[in-house]
Amino acid sequence: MRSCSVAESARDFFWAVYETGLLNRLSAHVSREWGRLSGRLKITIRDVARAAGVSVTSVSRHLNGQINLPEPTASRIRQAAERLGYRPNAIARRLSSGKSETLGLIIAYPLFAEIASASEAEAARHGYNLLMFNSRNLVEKEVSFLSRIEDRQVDGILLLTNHHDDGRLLRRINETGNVVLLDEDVPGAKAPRLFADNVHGGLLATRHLIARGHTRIAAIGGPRGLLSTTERLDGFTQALGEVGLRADPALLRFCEYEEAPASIAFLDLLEQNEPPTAIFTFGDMLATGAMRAARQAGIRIPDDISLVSFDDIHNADLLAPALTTVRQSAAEFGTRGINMLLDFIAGRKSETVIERVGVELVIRSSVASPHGRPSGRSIAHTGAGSPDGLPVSAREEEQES
Amino acid sequence: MRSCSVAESARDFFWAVYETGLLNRLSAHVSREWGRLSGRLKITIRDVARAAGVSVTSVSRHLNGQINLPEPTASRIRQAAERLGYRPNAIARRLSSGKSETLGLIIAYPLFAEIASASEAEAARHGYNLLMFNSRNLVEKEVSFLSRIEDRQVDGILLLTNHHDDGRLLRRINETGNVVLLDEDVPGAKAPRLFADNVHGGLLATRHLIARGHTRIAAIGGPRGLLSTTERLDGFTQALGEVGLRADPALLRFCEYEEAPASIAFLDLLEQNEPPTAIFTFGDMLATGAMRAARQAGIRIPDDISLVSFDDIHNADLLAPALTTVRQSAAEFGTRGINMLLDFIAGRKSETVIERVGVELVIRSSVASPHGRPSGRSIAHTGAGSPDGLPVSAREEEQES
DNA sequence: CTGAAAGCGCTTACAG
DNA sequence: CTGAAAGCGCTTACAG
Repeated sequence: MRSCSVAESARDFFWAVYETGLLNRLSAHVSREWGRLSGRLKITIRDVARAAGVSVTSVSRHLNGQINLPEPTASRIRQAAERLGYRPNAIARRLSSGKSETLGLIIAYPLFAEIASASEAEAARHGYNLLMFNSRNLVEKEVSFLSRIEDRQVDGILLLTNHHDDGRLLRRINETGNVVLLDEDVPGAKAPRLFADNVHGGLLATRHLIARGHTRIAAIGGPRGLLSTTERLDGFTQALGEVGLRADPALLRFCEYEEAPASIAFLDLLEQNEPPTAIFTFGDMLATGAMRAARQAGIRIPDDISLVSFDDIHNADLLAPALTTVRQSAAEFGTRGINMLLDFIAGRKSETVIERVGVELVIRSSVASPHGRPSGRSIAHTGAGSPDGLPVSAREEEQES
Repeated sequence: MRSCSVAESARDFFWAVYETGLLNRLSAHVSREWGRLSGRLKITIRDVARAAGVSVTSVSRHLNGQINLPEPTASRIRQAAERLGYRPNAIARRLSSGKSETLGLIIAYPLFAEIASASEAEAARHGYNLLMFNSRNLVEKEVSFLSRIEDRQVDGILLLTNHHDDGRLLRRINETGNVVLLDEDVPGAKAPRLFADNVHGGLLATRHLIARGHTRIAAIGGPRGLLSTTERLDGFTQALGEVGLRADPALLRFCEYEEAPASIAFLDLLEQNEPPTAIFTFGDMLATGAMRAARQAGIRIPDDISLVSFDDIHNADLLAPALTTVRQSAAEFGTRGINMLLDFIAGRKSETVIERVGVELVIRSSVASPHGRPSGRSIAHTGAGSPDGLPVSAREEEQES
């Protein structure tokens, strides 16, 4: 037995008073005070049942809306719960029901925080909590977080990883189940996936560069072998192929999706014998890395070199120069991801589905013609009309004057 | 009784096999397979106790490190747990111990996501989870989130609100306890607080403007009455007073910490008969709002009007122009906030402490002299030498060339 | 040192 | 319709 004799006698006293019926005659205000006092005693479902003169079973079922009680009983329960200030204990409910009503989100970088906010909002809409895990892109962390599914801390997890899997992740995912993959793949995993339309994005970005007159185009991708890298590179190569160009291996760089290595890659690219006139970075983190390097080295964008990117991070339109980039909505990843996860958990979604979030080119000011002339609207992307008939979706924002 | 007869018989079968001792002779690999299989049966502490030939009490205590068992017993337990793939059920543990090992964070805007990441990381360092709540700055949401403390879903909450309290928040906080206030105050609340050094920040920003030769200086603050607004305004007024200037009420604007109203306030300010030559925005959101408005209206910063802000958001250095702003570290808010909360919960921190996160001026390119000349380093902030002897901490970053 | 047993506060088959 | 009671999987006084 617990050592809660003080609380116990307080509780007894409370009930002694309560059962005199005196309380019922007190004003609402005083009753509420009582409720608050008793709140300290942790009002449980038993207390409510006692006050309403019914069984805990009835209280539980009524409060969970699993039953339609005759009005007098129902309102007695409701009033008792209200008067006592009853709040069901979520932990106890979880233990007995086996459900946590909580979802988890594993994000690789703090920068994906925008996805976190959107996920939280959507989870809340469905009555779920959102537990956040920051894996810093470390397998050990990811694996350990995933096991929260097993101890029922969370009902399912949205996994956003950013590295190649050595098999550990795959195994863990298939053991725990109830995960949805976001943004990057873990090949073989039994999990629904939500990816960006990477190939199309690569296509749009590269066609835009070509339309502006570039032919010597470099690319800075994420880690080799990652889905995002592979697919965006596909789009890149494909767009080049459309006009009879080929990707020059000397102009291809791959690195983590981080600023520092992108800075290095950028500078390295410009030191080539025949430097590129434009670069396609596969992520805005890569682009800002390049921009910082450019600023320090006195290289002007787009005058000296054009830059097109992928993501459309917050404030990308206010950067110097305003960044031309392929937009993928972080919020959409969060919102749709949560829904896919909920559907998957409920058995409404198969473990083989792959969905895509759409992308669009947002044209701003980081791309000029190879001759250093700022790009005019005259050379607009009608020139990028796609030979294969694919529509070129592009949005133009206000350009810097 | 639950309807788990299949699981039950599977479990019985498992134990029947187990007790033949056959399992012990199987290879580690096969054992692990068994563990995984049995994982489906939910290995509990009882199973471990049974396998190790001890009581659940011993297993619990040993696994929780509350006791030093003689080595043979200890290792039998450890091995059994390992072999069976035992994972303690966090929910059950919470119900019996009354602790959730989870902290909550209520954030007013998705943009505070940087704080969320830092909080998560620090909570994890202490073995805690982080449940994220997105209040969208709504009292109802905040109040409802706070009650998670009462149902023991979380042990404590970091509260970041951004509006004036009508009393509801105060009442709730004092009822639930275990909250730490971040960034903004809820007057009267019994909670430790972590605020930015707002007065000093306002001082630094304004002195910088004055040192560059500005005398007609406007301010766009957050909502009136909010701690951040009041204190930054204090610093503003104080700095003006240092050189015998006074804040012109016609040049003061207050609005939500959002972009849209800041755009309006900015334009409005410039339509004055005697427009200001410089503006101090009390948050970078306000600054970017002003920058967007400026861009659309063809107003150049800093040539037409100078801008100094507060926050130092991500990529502020890459904006056009690079934003001169008072830095407060979002990460520090998260990290220190979590530690304060943990200390408060443990009774190691009083409900009356107010701590401050330091600020520093980061000088970039959004401030010029009132004549439209870009600010040269020659007019550096030595000119802002403070009459009252306060040091002017300022950091200069690379300026745009 | 060790363990049987009560208890945490719910949910939910099962039996009136 | 209604309720007594078992059970979720732990922790922890209490008694050997």
